[in-house]
Amino acid sequence: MTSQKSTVRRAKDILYEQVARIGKATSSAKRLELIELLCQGEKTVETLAKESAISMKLASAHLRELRSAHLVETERSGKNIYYRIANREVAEFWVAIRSLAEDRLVELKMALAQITNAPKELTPKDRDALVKAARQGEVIVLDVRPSPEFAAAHLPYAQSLPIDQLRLRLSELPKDKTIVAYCRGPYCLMAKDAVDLLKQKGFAAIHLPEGVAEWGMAPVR
Amino acid sequence: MTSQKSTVRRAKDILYEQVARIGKATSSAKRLELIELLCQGEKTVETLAKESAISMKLASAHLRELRSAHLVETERSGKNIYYRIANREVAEFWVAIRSLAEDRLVELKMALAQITNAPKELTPKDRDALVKAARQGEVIVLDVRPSPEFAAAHLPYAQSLPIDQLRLRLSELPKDKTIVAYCRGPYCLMAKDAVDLLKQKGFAAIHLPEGVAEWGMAPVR
DNA sequence: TTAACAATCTAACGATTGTTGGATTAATTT
DNA sequence: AAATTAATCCAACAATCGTTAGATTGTTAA
Repeated sequence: MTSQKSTVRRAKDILYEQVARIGKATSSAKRLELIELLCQGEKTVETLAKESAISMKLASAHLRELRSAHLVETERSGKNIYYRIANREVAEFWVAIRSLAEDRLVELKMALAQITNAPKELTPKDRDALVKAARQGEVIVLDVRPSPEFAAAHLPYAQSLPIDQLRLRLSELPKDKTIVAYCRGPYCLMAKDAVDLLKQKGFAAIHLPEGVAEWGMAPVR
Repeated sequence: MTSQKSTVRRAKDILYEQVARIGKATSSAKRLELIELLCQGEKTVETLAKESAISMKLASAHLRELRSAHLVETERSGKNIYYRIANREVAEFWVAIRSLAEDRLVELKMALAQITNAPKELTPKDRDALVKAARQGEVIVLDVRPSPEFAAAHLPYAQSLPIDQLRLRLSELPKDKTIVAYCRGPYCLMAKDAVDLLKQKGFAAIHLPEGVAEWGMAPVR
């Protein structure tokens, strides 16, 4: 079975392969952070390394990748080498990929709300997406209220882990998934405390300010 | 040395990591091709596999990745499962990443000209980019004219390999790099023939319709 | 000239991803 | 109920990528 590829097929392969170089360059969190930093203006490797909290060697390696995709350019000035984005289109692309991520990934939306320290309530569409993600096991939805309250009603696919048992049962939680904690609602601080503890212990945790009431799942008589 | 990460740092990591999911999803040539196919309308896995010339298993695996980044959605209809892009933003992103690739990567621009079968001359900016790529060894610029002509003048970083020796010396060329062949100019067919042979032998070759005259490097008395 | 500094290159490793074959699920047809 | 079809899941392997340590290249300052 000689796999004879047609000329057209071969040409197509080359084409998509080239576009994929841009995708590859933007497939690493650290490289994206470097791009964003460079969108603020040209910087040395040292500065970039410091601002993105990585070693200079690693920064250099990532910048090498970006340069091989022609997304950034360099210029030496004395002992330093200054990096800058190749042109305006690169900055526009950074905005585009970030926007798409915000549009498609609920987890990002929530993490964003978290970092701005003003966690917002989710739109109905966001809720759907969160439920979907929880069903597929992409995120862990954690109910940190006392067990009886969980038993009465809880968010879809949520698992119960009361705040006072959290410290003892940390090992039950995965470190590689985003944990979304919620409690009684935006005025209740249990979820916030839980998230603080989880973060301190190295988990990727975010705080959902809503509770069963806000989700229309409050138990009725 | 306990590497205590600050809360802000940790939150940032989550953010960029999420955006990188989109980058990862679009870092494979085959996944990009699948996205483009889906931009034309919903299709079954079988159709997608056929149209992108891969096995159904592989198509399924790639679609799984796309789905985990929420770029595509599925719906079962009888025996078939139909895939479609999640929303209009995904199609817009495909256009955006392709545009950026065309803007930044000369090789893509040239391959495109090649596939449309109307190889165009390069702008001065494109020439610069090609020279740069050749200098860095990213592409091989191949002069297929007779040796004496090469000796008289040739494009920057070009290597000589006369068309009548090409078949014998194929082993000197790398299979993992794009080979850009040129000859006397747009009316000369040596480079075209060379590219046809190279492609047939499994190389990634494209045809540059310009020669030393067009590049302003023609030898003078 | 030597020392110091900024950055890269090289080699190595472990982790992740791409790809394939074989078994499995789910819906349809016989 | 058995066979067929469409697609996925699982396990395995090879290929690629991320990361770090150690040596090296340019450039400036002493």
